[in-house]
Amino acid sequence: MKNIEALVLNTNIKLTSARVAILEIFAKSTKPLSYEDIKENLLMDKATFYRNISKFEEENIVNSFESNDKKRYFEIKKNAHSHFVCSTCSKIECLSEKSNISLPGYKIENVIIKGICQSCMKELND
Amino acid sequence: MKNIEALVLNTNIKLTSARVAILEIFAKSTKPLSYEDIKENLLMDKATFYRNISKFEEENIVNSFESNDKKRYFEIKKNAHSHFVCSTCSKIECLSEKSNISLPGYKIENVIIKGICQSCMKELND
DNA sequence: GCTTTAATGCAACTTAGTTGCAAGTGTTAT
DNA sequence: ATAACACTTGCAACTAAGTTGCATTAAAGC
Repeated sequence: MKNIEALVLNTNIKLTSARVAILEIFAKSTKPLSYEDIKENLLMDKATFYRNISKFEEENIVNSFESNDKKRYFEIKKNAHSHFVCSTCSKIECLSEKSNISLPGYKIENVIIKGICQSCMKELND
Repeated sequence: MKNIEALVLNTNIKLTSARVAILEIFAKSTKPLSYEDIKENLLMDKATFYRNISKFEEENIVNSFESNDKKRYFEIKKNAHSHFVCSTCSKIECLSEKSNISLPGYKIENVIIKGICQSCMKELND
């Protein structure tokens, strides 16, 4: 998997088969995923998953944040984008729109917008 | 406490003494607080705290979000503002700057910016 | 091949938050 | 008053995502 190898270039990460399996799943996905989301597709123990995903975060190739459902969601860092988290249905959406927020002296890693998504808003108006 | 009573106007919330105690603490604070932050100042059981703070959220007088330390932080909704959460030290800061993000059809309740705060950035550059 | 270092699986653990239940408080109608 | 009803509280037991200790296994370097 050429693109997987590219991800770990210039990092201290050895490509074990467990790590390749994790990275392939996240490389394919268009949205952040939790351990729960993918555990059926993983042969490894959850400790292995969490230890490796933490390593990916340390090495700055993976991003994570908590959703509304108390679970941690992960994604491979590529083009920076914001996330919308629905406080009603806990669904996560990636937003293409960029925010104008700038904070001198800070490093901004992720922008998470919490609120009520379109489909939950519709249901509220019934 | 006149201002506490004002908070629960037009809600279904009865002002028990536990609820007044919680709301007074949050009304005084200038930043979001977790249960851990204030438990020494609370005479009630944690179940009572969490049940009441959930009620406040349902009735839309309190806002909450997860920080980096796995704890839930609460604040009284007043002037809408964004939050910065440091992924290194887990500190939370309220931001006065407004974001320009607009999402038609969505309801935006809170904007959380994750990243590295000023003082952690300084330490990194040593 | 041997040594060293890191990765893995398993089970036990941690901990913020939740739930069931019995007892307490309060409010309204009669 | 008091009976009836609804809501609130404290306590203890529970839940579940994520973590840790440890013995085993795999991999890289020489």
